[in-house]
Amino acid sequence: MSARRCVPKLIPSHKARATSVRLTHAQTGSSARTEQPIPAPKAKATGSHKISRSASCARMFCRRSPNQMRRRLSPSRGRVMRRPSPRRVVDPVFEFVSLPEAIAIMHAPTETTGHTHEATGSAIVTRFAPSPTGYLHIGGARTALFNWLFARKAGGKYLLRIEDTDRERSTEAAVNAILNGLAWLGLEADGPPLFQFARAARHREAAESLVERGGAFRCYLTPEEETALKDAARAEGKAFRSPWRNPDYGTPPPAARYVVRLRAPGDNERIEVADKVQGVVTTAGREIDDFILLRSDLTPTYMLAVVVDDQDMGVTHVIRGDDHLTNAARQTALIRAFGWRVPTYAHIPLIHGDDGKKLSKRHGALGVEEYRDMGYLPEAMRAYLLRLGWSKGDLDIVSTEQALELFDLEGLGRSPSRLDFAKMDSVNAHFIRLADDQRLVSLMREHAARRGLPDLRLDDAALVPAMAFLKERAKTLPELLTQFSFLLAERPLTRDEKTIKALSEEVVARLARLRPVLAAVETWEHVTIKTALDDFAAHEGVGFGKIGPGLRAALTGGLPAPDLAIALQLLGKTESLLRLDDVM
RNA sequence: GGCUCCUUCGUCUAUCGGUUAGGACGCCUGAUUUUCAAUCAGGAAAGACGGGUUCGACUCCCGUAGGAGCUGCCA
Repeated sequence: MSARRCVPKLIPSHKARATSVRLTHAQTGSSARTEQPIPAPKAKATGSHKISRSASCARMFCRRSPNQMRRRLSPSRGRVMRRPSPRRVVDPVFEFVSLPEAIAIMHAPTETTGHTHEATGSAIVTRFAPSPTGYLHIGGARTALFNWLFARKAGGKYLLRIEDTDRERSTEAAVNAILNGLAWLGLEADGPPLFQFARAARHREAAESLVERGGAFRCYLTPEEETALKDAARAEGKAFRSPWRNPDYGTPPPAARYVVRLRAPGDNERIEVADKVQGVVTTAGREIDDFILLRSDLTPTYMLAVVVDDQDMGVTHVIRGDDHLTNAARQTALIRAFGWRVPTYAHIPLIHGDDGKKLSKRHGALGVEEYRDMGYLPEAMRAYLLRLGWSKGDLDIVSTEQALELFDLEGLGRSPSRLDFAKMDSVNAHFIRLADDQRLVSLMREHAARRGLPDLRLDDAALVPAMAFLKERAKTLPELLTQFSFLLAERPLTRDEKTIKALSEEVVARLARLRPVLAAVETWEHVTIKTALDDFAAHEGVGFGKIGPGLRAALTGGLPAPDLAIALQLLGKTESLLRLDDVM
């Protein structure tokens, strides 16, 4: 038996074990399975490169078990990125703040400078932060779900923040669509939504204070100058830097408009994002630009607002789309400039359309409300979305209740997934079967109304009992409606050609003989009806094949319907006999 | 262009260096049969490619190809 196989038996959490080892020997590249210090292996020793080497080293360990990172950030292990490596660069935090400031930060309690909340044991706070520039699409819904599950499972808080700092594009209609969509999905936040733009004053104040501390600066570049410098930087393969980052650059033109920019980390520094999904992602300082914090009208940009709000809201874990992965490095730089602590990040891959391309109107980029209108149940949406990018062994359909027990960041996948309506249908079918009959009837009525169909002519007393039989046969609400159509149809039924053909003279004659038999059935219940039908067939000396099609034609006019005995029961004795009479 | 991320059946995924690569949806065949479904039983179906490390690689490393993201006074 291999040593590896022994581990789980000897030690409750082999991951934790591997992790603790990794802390000490990460940079050696040694096997994380043993506690023995192992000298740096030859393969690694030959490497002459620096950043990429350490990056791949980090990948080697962190990719496999993102879990391991947690320990690495634990307080007992000291400051975050501090590895006992000779190559270690100066912590980027210190370079662009004033000396006294740097000293202050250096001596501040560690929780303001480095490790994650997770490690401190403080309560978990997550947030979903959509921008109200459009409906809530399925990717956003999934992000919200993950944040909600993660917080609720941990007994923490899940908050909602509307990122409306783009005044041009934010609309109230979008805000409503998002709120309604989330409400429909059942993902309620622990507290009222925070509207980001309402906090603009606070953002501005934060930026100004950062300017005073040297972490940010006022930039007086004209648009033309800026464009020229950006082009030049791009040509050089470097991130944009404003000359105004240099305090000695010049005296600002009087009364000129300015913008406030982050004084980005130095070229040779590195920003590491310990992502729970993607592993440790290292970004060179040269890749981070002097991005804008305050626009020339002094309103905050997204970059500033997220960082300040996450801080003020006490957000500990940021679970969001992959498209923010590179932003995480920028935000980390900003957070460090502020001297705040960096949340734990988990960047989940985007959802693609069924053609593998970016989601568009054509495939899945519909508002969640449109999924409701297509007849999906919210619990089915949650279950389907959960499995799009998250897994736990062979578990397939996971109820929200189970998910609240099982969800973890470790189960998040790293590759983008595609929307599959066929699978969604089958998950929905599963939840329709589990759903309460009365609730389904109500949903069916709502659905019909939303589609502009006439009100269902039967009352709940007739529809609810039928639901138990008919819901087995439908994947979505419209399909449910189709299953009910034979019940809902009004006499006299309109018949398709096939049905008319089925009602030959001979068949009608037989149905005429069947009528009194059915009329004699006292307990109108499918078991007794079935008995009567079988007896009748025996009496006629024919197989049921001679009776079924005709009876069905008379009863349903060709509409899909369940087993005839059941169909008869659901129709009721009176209606059934009347429908028989109609064909005589 | 630069940087970053991703790559197991058609789709969602399991796999933590040794498996006949497992499950689910879909698909195909059969059973059932009174329509349409449902159900049951079988089946086909995957490690992008090329190197390397190793006794052994889907798994670790490097490269290539393909896909995606960022590079906005958008978020």
